This record gives sequence, structure tokens and C-alpha cells, in this order.
Amino acid sequence: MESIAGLQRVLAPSGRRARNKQDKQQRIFEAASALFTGQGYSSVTTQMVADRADVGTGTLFRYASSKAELLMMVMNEQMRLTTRQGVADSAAADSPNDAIMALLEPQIHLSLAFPENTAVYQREILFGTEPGRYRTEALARISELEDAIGDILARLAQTHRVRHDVDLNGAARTVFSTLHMELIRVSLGRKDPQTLTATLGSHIDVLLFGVLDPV
Amino acid sequence: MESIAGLQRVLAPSGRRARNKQDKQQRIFEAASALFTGQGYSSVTTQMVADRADVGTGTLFRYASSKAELLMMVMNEQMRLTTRQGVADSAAADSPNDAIMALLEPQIHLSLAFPENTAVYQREILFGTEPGRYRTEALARISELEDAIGDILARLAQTHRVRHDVDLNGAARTVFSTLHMELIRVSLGRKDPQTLTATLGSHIDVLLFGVLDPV
DNA sequence: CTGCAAATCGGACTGGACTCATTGTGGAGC
DNA sequence: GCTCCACAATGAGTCCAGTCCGATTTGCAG
Repeated sequence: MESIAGLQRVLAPSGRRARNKQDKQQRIFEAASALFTGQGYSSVTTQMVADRADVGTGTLFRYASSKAELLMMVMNEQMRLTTRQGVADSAAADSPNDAIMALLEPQIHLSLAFPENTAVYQREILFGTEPGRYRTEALARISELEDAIGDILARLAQTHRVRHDVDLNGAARTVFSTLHMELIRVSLGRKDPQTLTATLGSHIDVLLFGVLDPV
Repeated sequence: MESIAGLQRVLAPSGRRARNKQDKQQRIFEAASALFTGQGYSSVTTQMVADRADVGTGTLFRYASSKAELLMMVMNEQMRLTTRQGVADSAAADSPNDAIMALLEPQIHLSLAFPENTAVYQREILFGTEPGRYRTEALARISELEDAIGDILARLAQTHRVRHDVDLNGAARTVFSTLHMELIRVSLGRKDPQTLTATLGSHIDVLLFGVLDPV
């Protein structure tokens, strides 16, 4: 099992070399974390991160292949926590709509707390092309969430009849597409955060109706 | 009525100065268009565009405030044509699903023809922050499409009963979110283009069911 | 302890988007 | 035709992400 940002190897690393490497990794994580959450992505330069972590810029890019990967390193950790929370909360809900909303709630909070970073994170997830380590991890976290929605829909399918030709995974993806887009709208300040929850709720409502068999 | 890329003023411009400006605008549009469609966004530099249009780099940025705006200038024109086509085609369709698909078909073709440019275009529409002229125009084109979907749903609402608490505009946005996301998946080669139409069709199907009153 | 290959480091350097102080120019007034 | 001005054009310069290669450190064999 990986711990904080997957930084630590299982048990103690073998020699001094490995330990040094780990120290640097840790310093870079902390520097990036402090700077990004403190000032937002765009006003942080990679030089600042390198300086604060006390490594050369060359070194910095050995640990994260781009500035965006640096952000993902930080955000993945935050996502890990919010997802854990969301999954726990959603288990307690009784209607599917409530369950989905409970699942998404912590992500929504996170994006409201760090709009710029969230926007960049989403942008990279959607449009990034480099197959870097942290981007891969980010995609995995996203899949986790998508699967969790899929599970909720699958549970619904056991207690209610579902239209025979509906693809539940597709439906989960639709929910997710909508979440993405609404989060983006909010992160970029194009929409009032107050209404986000309500909007999302009604989107999901329509979708669930579409999935159920009317008979 | 604006003609190509909105470049030409109605009738002839007043003096030599205005005419020069227009000539440059035209040269820049043509240079950007040829280069972007020929080699794709990332392998074109702003210097190339400036050289080909025979203007200085400083001048280039007086006409488009960023490289992305340059692309939007080009893509907006293509979108204008595909939207016109889509609206025409959708009028002939008889089911709402067909109408929506007919509307979107030309956009889909466009993105398959220029995947990289489309990805950047979508990215800028979603995540761009500068309120440049061409980005504004792009958003307007998007709204046109979204409204067209809204109209189709509204027509549906006249011939069928709709669940009383459903927000049709919201539903149109959901369709659109899904389209965006699916186009992105395809543009970035994460998904087989062959299945795009089918997938989209079934998304829309579910959504329409969710909108209709089961009674 | 010494020599050595390999891993790691780091900062000077590059490429490219974008800016700004300077220069050029069309046209209004005389 | 001449003067002057507002605005347009310009390209050298800035900024910053990301690369590259010589220097340094490390682990290991003898």
C-alpha cells in the first residue's frame, strides 16, 4: 500500500542513495504543496519550487516531468482523501440520488477551496497527453469515482427494473461528464457555486428516470 | 451579415489605413488557416504565422491576443459552416434523437478531420480565461448549438408530455456536456471514432426517456 | 583505501509565446 | 504642399518551462 503521495517505499529504502532520493521527493512534494495551495498554479514558477525544495531545476524535472505533473502530485493526494470521505458518506445514503450526491460532495468542496488548481487539474486530466506517473495516478482516482457511481447504479438495478437496453456504465459516464463540466463552470467562476449542488442533483434525477423502466 | 471570419466590414472600408488593416487581417487569417490545418496546432509557431502573413510578431499579437485565439479565429469559421449544415439537416429529421444526431453530425466530422486542433479548441472554450474577441465568438457559436438542442427538446415538449419538474435547458446542457466529453475522448485518441455516434445516440436516448413523463 | 562505472545532480542554455519602447504612416487642418 | 498627431507596426527583449551535458556522488570490487 502506498502512503502519502505514494512517496514512501514499503519499509526502509535500501541504501543512502535511495534515502536521499526519497528526501528530495518529500521536499519537492512539500514545496509544491505549499506554493500551489498558497498562491495558485499560475503565479508559481518551477524555479520557486526548485528553490524552496533546495534542488536544481534539472533535478526537479527528474521527479515530475512537467509543471502540471507537479500539481497533480499535490492534487492527487487531496483527491485521495476526498474520495475516501465520499465513498464512506455515500454508503450511509438511502436513495441513489443521495448516494451519488454524497459521493461527490467532498470533491465539490475541494474545488471550491482551490478553484484555479482544480481547473488546471481537470484540464490536465482531460487534455493532458504525456503519460507521466502522476497523471496516470490521477486517471486512476477518477476511475475510482466513476466506478463508485457505477456501483450505485448497479445497486439500483437490483431493486428496480431497468430499461433492458440501457448501458449502466455509459450512464455513469454521463453523470461524470456532467460533473466535470459543472465543476469547470464553477471553478472558472462562470457560475454561482451556490446552485451547483441543486443543478447537479436535478441532472442526476433526469438521468435516473431515463434509466428506469417506466412499466 | 459578416462574411469570412467576420473579417470584412460591410462595404468598402473608408481609407487606405483601414484597407491596410483589413489586408493584414486577411493575410493573417489565411496564414494561420493554412498552417494549422496543414501541420496541426503544436507544430506551428507564432513566428511561422507572422512570417507567412508577412507581418512582425508584435503585429500578429495586435490581431489575435494569443496563439490560441489565432486557432479560434480559424476554427470559428469552420464551426460556422458545420453549424449551418447541422441546423439544416436536423430540420429534416423526424424523431428528436435523429434531429439531435443530425445537428451534431457535421461537428463530429470536423473533429475527426482535425483532432489536434479540435482538442485545443475545446480546451480553450472550456478553460480559456482571456476574454478575447475570437474566444467570445467561439462561445457564441457554442451557445447557438446548445440553443438548437434546446429547441428540439422544446418541440418534443409540445407533442409529448414532459415530467413537470424537468428543466429543458438543463437537459440541453447535459447533452452538450456529454458531446464535449465524447469529442474530447475521440480527439485525443482515447476512443474509437467508429463508436462515437452510437454512444452518443444511446446517451441521448436515456436522457430523452428521463425527460418524458412515463404516464 | 583506491579506482571505477553508474547513477544522480544542477545550472547554463534553448525555444517559443508574448511585450514594449521605438519608429513609421495615413490623413486632418491649414 | 507642409505639419502634426493619433494610431498602427515592429523586432529586439523578457519570461519561463523544459533540456542537456559536464560535474559530482554513490556503491562496489579488488
